[in-house]
Amino acid sequence: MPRRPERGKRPTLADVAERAGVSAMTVSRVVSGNYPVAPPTRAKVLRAMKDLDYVVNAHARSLAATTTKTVAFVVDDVTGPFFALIARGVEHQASSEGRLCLLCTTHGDPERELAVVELMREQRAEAVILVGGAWDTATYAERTAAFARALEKSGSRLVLCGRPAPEEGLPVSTVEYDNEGAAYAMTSHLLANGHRRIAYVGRAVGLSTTDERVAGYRRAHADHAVGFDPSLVRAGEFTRESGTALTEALVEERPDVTAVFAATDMVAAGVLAALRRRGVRVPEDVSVAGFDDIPLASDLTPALTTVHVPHEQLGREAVRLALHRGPGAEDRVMLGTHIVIRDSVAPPRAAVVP
Amino acid sequence: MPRRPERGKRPTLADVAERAGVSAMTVSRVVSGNYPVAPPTRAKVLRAMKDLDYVVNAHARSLAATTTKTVAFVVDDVTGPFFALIARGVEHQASSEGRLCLLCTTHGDPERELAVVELMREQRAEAVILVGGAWDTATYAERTAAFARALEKSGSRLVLCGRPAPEEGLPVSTVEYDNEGAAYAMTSHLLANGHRRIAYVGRAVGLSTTDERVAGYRRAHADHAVGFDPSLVRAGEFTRESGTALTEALVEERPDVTAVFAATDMVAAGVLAALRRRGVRVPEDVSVAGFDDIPLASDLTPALTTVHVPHEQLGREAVRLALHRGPGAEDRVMLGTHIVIRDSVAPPRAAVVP
DNA sequence: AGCATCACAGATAGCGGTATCTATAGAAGA
DNA sequence: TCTTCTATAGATACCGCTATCTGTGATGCT
Repeated sequence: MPRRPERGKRPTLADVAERAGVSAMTVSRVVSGNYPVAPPTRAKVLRAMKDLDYVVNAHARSLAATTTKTVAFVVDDVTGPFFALIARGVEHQASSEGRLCLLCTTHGDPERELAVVELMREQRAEAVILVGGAWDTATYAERTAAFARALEKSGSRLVLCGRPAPEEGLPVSTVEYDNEGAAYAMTSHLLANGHRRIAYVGRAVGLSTTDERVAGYRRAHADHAVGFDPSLVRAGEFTRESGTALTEALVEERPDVTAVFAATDMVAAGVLAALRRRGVRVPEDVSVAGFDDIPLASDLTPALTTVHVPHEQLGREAVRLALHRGPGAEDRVMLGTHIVIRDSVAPPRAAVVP
Repeated sequence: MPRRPERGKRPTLADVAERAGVSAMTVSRVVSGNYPVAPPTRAKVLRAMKDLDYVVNAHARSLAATTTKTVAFVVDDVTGPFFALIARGVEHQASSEGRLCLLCTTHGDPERELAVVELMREQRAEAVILVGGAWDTATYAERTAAFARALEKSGSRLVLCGRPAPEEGLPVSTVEYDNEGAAYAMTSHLLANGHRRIAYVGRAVGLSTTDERVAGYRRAHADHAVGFDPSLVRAGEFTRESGTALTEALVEERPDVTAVFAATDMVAAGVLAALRRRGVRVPEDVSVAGFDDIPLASDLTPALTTVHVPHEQLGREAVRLALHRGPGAEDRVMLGTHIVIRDSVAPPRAAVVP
């Protein structure tokens, strides 16, 4: 009695082989197409495959061939436009390189990140892309380094996207953009407009990205010979709500502030909402600048002056770096940013523009 | 000479077993924890695992155990807030059920969707979740049906999220929300405000979701004894740009329109931008309503009156339905929507509110 | 003491592919 | 004509894990 795939079971190479009257090996060759098979034989096999609706078993294949054609990427939250844009870049590049995407979220929880990277190791992903800022703690840096080494040992590759490598000589690829420079440029823009009391709002303490941004903010102040006032740096989250709350407090405590540099566009949206609620006009009374240039930025009222970050390219580069490695291949890319001037920044009312 | 994992190769069960001085089977039992192992033995094994930094091979496991612990979801574009929110729901539920997420995008291309579903079949995903509206063509319906049957045959499950099942008796689960009812409610709201010439903007021709929405729009007109004017339904894409372009044309051709019902909030953002550019005030001159209630909606100026769609729940239900199937388990869920009234709708200037 | 019962650990056989070697025709060359 | 290729297909041995069966001391019971 001919062996036929029972219901609920998928046909295997052997099933196809039997139906086509050839060996399993021949079918395998037709499927992967990396070995000459005589046209008539190939036709028979293709026919049998179609008849049985055969699909290869990716797990069996990666077990035998030790290559998974899979890249994993780990983000805080898919919902954030920042991550979504990078995700799009990753997905694009991955699929154009014939890879599948594994998606995991950490909700900003370092513990979950640990679990998730472990999961990716189980999956033998070719690359694991960690997106977003890193926590500036020694243990976190140590753990990232451990990830990198563990993945390397497994023949996989860690890619840090939008965060710096924790130490030199680690087997990681990094794709970054110039946070410090961007923050410097935007702060300079505000200073050049005559602002002297500029609040930086939405700083998540101890996150690499913001630390760099604050550094740029400070350097700009120094270069313009404006004293740095620590009380103008307001810690919070990267959310709209945080922007609102921080702004409420800021307006209350520091009515002398004439400009707000929000850590992200999302925070800026919250800032604008809070100011509007309080009857503060933007940019007449207070200027507001953002960071990211997410699609929403130009839809805010007033349209947001912000820093453009090439998110999608960030994602694409991450995959490219991970997949094309070899002698002479780069393993570190720094992408440029630039400020986008819209309508939310203007000189302060009583400004003495230099 | 003791067999040790060579560099570049990951340790296997056998390596751990050898180091712990037990059999591979015992190690397997410790790892999966579904069989009693004497505490001292377990300790030895755990020690060896830690020493070697052992990680199971998910592919080998799913090959042997014939269960992949993976759900796949297929969206048009991760960047769209609509999809991102659903994705979040999917990811949440999946990870809380111990499943991994495979992400694929189709860019609205039915051909790519075909390829992608094939890929998911190769991966033996436990469930494949198709997100977003379906094309209303016979061949598309036929193909969806084919997907459903093929996946069912492989012991997997197709879940349609936000689109109806193409035919009865198909092995699919569906999670929908009431497009027709929501559009009816919103149109009624506009009509009740006194609007009589309401444009529906951003209709992608032949997409199930919009067809349903247009149906609700028409039913509301009928119930309010207002004639349906086909020239007020403007076809386009679900993008901000499309909203802008369609509005430009609309204002030009139909200056008598007093309200615009945008197909999505994203389109509404474009509509608002176009109206603002033309100096048309919202809601004083023209009212605008959206659909989706994405986070951006409340940040628009004026804050957008829109239909709230429970995206995240949609995603969660999709996973739940796919994973918990059995006698008596539901395989179809319809989630409710409701309109969210903000500031973008008001009676028309010369309105005679009934 | 004598035997059934446990609780645990090992042996074995695949899961569904691919790498690699071997076998067998027919074509080509001497 | 006989050997040597070359093109094609088959056989075999894993990849790393789990299901399932078998073995064996220690325990409980009469």
